[in-house]
Amino acid sequence: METEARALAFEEALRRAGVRITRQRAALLRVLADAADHPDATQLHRRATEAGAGVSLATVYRTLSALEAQGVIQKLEFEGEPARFETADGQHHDHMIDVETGEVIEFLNERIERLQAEIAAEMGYEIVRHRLELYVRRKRQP
Amino acid sequence: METEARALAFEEALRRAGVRITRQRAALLRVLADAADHPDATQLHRRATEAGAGVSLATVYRTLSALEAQGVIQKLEFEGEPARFETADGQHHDHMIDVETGEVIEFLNERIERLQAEIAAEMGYEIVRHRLELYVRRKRQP
DNA sequence: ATAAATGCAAATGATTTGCAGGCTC
DNA sequence: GAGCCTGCAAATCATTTGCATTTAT
Repeated sequence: METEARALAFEEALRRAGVRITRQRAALLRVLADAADHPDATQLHRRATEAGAGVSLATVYRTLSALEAQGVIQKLEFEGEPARFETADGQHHDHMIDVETGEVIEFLNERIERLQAEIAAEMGYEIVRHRLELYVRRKRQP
Repeated sequence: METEARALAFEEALRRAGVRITRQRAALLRVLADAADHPDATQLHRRATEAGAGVSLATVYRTLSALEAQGVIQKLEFEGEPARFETADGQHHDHMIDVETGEVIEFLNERIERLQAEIAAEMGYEIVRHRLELYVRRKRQP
């Protein structure tokens, strides 16, 4: 239910921005709203297909670009793998990637955010966007 | 002269690791040691060629992989552009990218480094490597 | 009705690789 | 001399795009 509500909210926002909601876009929005992980284009294509929606991979890419341009989703480009996507409803956060399992953990630290802005400001810059990724491994218990 | 000394130090380290120093590798090491910016594979290929060394692009890529595996250089993958490379002699640092000019500025902040480790530790992880990039724009003076 | 979106297949761009001949240690 | 390296061209992989056709508004 949560999923459908979120998908509808996205459609609402998109329509308001003048973006047409086609059958394939509606399907992709649902797959995205339902994803607890951070799927890439191919996985999204497979999920949409399994859900019975006829969508081409080209359209998946085109839709993802459009959704990103609208700020509805966020593209994640981790090292050495195809881009992944996540819905952008909650607040900003950074990512931790378990190099052994590939699992992605989200986190947010206000102090780091503030420090970044300070560093940029000290050098005469303002931050447009930033990327912070921690490639980690589970600590073995002593 | 600084350049030649650094190039020799790299060769020394590589030879010690059992890596053969061919004419093309020696040329690339010099181009890398001499680079004040953060060139990509194509630029390195062009510079080596201009310096009179016959090197194929394929070899540039193969050499860069080898050098990275030896820890002699570091690969940088910024958003939306081919990978860039920098020599890894000094200490670790992060990067700020001026989105208007493409200029890359290096910086280091101990507090951020420490905070990252703390965050990972709190969640039961240890950091293998990390990536922090600030995409910035010059602040206009008020 | 009409501009925007789709599917297909072909194009792109960065990077990698198979293979035959060269070169370093 | 043996095996790692190189150059070349072809292959890969993710992503993009041209074009004719469909579809949402």
